[in-house]
Amino acid sequence: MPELPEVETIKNGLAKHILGKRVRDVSFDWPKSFPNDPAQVNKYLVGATINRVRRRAKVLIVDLDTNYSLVIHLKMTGQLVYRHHSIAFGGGHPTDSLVGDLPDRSTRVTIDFGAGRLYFNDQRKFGWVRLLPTPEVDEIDFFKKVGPEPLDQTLSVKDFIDRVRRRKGTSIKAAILDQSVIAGVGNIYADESLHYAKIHPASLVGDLADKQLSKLLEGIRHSLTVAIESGGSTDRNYVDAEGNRGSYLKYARVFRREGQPCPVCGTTIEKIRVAGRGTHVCPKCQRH
DNA sequence: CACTTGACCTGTCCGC
DNA sequence: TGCGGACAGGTCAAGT
Repeated sequence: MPELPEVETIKNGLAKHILGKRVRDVSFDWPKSFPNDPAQVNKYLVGATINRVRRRAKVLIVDLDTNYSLVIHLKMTGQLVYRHHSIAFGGGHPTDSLVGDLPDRSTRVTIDFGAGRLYFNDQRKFGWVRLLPTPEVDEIDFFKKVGPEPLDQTLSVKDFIDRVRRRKGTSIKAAILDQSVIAGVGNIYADESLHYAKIHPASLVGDLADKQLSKLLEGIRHSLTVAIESGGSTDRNYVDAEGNRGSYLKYARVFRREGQPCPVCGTTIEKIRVAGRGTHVCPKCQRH
């Protein structure tokens, strides 16, 4: 599920609801979703106050006043939904809502703030929450090798091109999905930005010109920016911290638009397989 | 090494 | 309807 724009949207919504609040209670029962020892959770999370909510790549970090942090990766189907206590039970949700009464069968962790609760839902159980000392957050394997933030203006075109070119022998789609090359791009925004740059996803990095890769960075930045402004993309089950869908797919160029006309040239968009992933492409704009 | 392919899970959709 | 298989927005470990 969530790529950079979705995690950014959740971060902003979460900050509104939980900053400054104190954790009253925590419940969790699937060890892979939250592997910490209950004693550690009781000591450093229960009773702690939320100091800050931040994002790095597709990962959320919630800093506590105990000098511990919650690190959260939503992977494919993770959701973080905050509910005020008054509407947590039978609060009346729109019938088309993706989230009904909580907790539900996919709830893996519940954090009770007294006035409301934060639910970590994860249908496929790939995601996880971990509690660790704040200074150790940057030391987890994922952060040690993750690449630069694409929306960081200090990332130069040259630096981006150099990083992509380390994956010379592979497809450009596999290269930008690699989190050590560039952070936060997943299947949706890879397809969107490759269409923007008129590059076929299966093109080998070694066959692309610098000018094309420069255009690709522009496409990544454009897609991610529009997506953040739209509250992210809801394809199957992504929702923001309030349980609402994102609307980016209304503006999508190719993602999930197989059989529909390309917005640039009108040619029918195709769905193919590249880098082991479903991939959407305009066969005319993005020649191989 | 660099790259590709399963595995981790549950749910849904599609064809027979 | 029922059943099998493919597929789903991410990342690792294991394989070539």
